[in-house]
Amino acid sequence: MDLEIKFTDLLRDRNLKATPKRLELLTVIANYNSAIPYSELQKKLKHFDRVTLYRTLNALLDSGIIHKASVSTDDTYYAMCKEYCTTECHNHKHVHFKCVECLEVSCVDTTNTIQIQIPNVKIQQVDIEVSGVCEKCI
Amino acid sequence: MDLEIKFTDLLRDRNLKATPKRLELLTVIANYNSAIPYSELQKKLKHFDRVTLYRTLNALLDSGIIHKASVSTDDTYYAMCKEYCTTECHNHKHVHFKCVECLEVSCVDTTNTIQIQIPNVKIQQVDIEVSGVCEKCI
DNA sequence: AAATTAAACGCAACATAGTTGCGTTTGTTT
DNA sequence: AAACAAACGCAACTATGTTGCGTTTAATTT
Repeated sequence: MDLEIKFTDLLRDRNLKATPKRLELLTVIANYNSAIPYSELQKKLKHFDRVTLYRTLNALLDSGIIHKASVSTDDTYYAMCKEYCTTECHNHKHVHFKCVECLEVSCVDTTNTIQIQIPNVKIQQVDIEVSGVCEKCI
Repeated sequence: MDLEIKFTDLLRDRNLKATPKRLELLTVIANYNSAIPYSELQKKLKHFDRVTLYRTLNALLDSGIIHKASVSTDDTYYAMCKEYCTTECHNHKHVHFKCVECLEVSCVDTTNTIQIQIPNVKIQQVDIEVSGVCEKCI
């Protein structure tokens, strides 16, 4: 299926206008093989106004089309959400992994659900950020 | 045991001078009942130069006296390390929990070790950030 | 106890990140 | 084709974090 048409539908579903900039941003994120760092988005989208890039990212974040993978503090990483994410509920059954060698960040689906319990606390969300050395860099 | 003396020893152990500012910063962090947000440090230490606050925090982070608890993206939180942390090895067997109601961030020791495995990957560090509602706010 | 020295500090300046207001442009609807 | 709300670009602003450098101070040595 044509990505442009798919993204157009995706945006309109969430009551967002399917503008050329949004389609371009989504294409860049989707075509990147892992979670894309903000600095990379800046490089690839130099013709975007700074403010436009921020506002576009925030619009996509708010509507559950993309999500942040904030592994470590240096850069912010963005990746596409799965199909079942909505504005209200992000449902990511995965952890974020960052390779300390190539600095690549990827979303790893977890097969067996990770169970975390804290006494007397109602847990709503669990973010797991893993770092180490990836297959290619070992 | 007197905190001042304890902190003086702690700093000298790590080859850091036990200056009044460092002792004051450590006292503020240690006396806070949970992980203290950066904005709170600024408020309590208005007489610190901005640069001094950053450099002092970084010195303490580098030497493993305090650690960051970067739950969510709004503020950065700092907390004392356990005794067994060194410059080389931070050994935190705990998760960071943030209450979405009172915004308090605390370090929760985990009794049973959390096992995470990713195929073909050498895992070095796992950071777990949990958010939800704490005992007081339920 | 005074001198020495390397670290710590304060200030100025800079770089980047992120936000807000407002006038203009554009996607979508009628 | 017209109308309208959303999206965009620009300017300006705030917050965050860093670097260089001259001055001060903690720790060491004499």
